Amino acid sequence: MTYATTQTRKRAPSERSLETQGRIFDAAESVFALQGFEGATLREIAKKAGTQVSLVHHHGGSKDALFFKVVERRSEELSQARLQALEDAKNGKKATLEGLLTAFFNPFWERTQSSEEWRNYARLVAYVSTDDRWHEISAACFDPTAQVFLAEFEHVLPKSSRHSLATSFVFAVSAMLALFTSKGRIVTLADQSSKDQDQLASLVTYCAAGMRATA
Amino acid sequence: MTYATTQTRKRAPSERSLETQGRIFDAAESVFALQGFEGATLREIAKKAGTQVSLVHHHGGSKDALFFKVVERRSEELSQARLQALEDAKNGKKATLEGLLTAFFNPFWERTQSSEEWRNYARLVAYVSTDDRWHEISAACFDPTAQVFLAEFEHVLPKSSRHSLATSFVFAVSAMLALFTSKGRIVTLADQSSKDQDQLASLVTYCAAGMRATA
DNA sequence: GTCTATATGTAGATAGAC
DNA sequence: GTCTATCTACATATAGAC
Repeated sequence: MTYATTQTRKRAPSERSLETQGRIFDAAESVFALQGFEGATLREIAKKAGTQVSLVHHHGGSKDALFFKVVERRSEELSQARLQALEDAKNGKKATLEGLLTAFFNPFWERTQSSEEWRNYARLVAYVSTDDRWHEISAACFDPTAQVFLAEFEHVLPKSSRHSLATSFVFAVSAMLALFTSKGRIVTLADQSSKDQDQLASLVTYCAAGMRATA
Repeated sequence: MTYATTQTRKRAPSERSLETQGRIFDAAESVFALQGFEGATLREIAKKAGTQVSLVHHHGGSKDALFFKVVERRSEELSQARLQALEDAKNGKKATLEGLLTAFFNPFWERTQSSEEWRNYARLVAYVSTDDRWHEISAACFDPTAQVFLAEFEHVLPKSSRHSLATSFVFAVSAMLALFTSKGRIVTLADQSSKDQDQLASLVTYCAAGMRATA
């Protein structure tokens, strides 16, 4: 599978075109997140966007290419926000483990708290991350930033091997994604409706303790 | 969606029939695990099992029913093994947190280490667990045992609220499933091929520390 | 129980008018 | 860029011979 997304453009797209493209991408994001790749249909995406199937093809290309573009679309903003949060956390002095984890989690977390679209995107990222078929995509969109944070973890926990840090980091990412995908499961198991305040703080505490213990 | 799996049987199935059914279920398990529900086709399942599409229908019913049966098939063995391991861990005296986590993780882990089929099943469980669409299935197959373990965690960490324990437990399950689905990602991030010995021990240490820290 | 043949629906993709 | 109409392929599911 190849995911070519660039093409020579004859001219700048019109405003209406960009607006349509945005609606199509938002609709695709939502449908892919809820139904998976094969479960999604271009017809459903077109209907949700209020356009036609042929327009989905026009703006997104093949179904494969559309999927890649949708995953890629918000990943750049997310990566930059994470790297900026990392800089803020260090700010001259040495960052703490909790500070590093917060810098990694919070940019994603705060966006999902205030935006339905980012919640859809989070579900999509969880879907991509747990399936080897999309390894190529997640490697392209998320691994570079992950490598930067891994290097920081090495500074804070110098006794850890890189392999054990990578393992801990994967545990941390999977726990974060579980917050997006398993909110219902937590409530069911807890057998009560409870305020989910400070979930991010719990996640940071949990992962920091786990990383120190396995160091 | 309804998942009726029982029907009045006229007579005991022949040995050949059971053998065919086993091949079909194994094939379905593998294809569902690797392609997801919609990505799987009955044709591919039939081909892998060396039979015909109509036989897949005959033994599995509709695609929905087949999926449910495949998830359900090994869940009973897994639940019983977990509950037995729990009894062994307690064995009169009070179990430790690490002992409880090991009792929960190890029956699944040891099966995946020695069986390709259980590795497929583990991927399938990860797929079901991270998708709200299959909440009904995972609730039926896995929540009862999870509740038993949650009650044990309450004894060991009496200061924790049930909600924070449920959250910690979901983190733990997601980390366990990440071991099944993200082995490649760990290796990529670690940038080296490393022996993955004691991964189970690392998981237990990580989760126990996380649970104590958030208690 | 097992197989061949087929019914019926819908998927992704494109051609061509405007 | 947008829309209608349509091509082609393959999906699930079943009917019926053996």
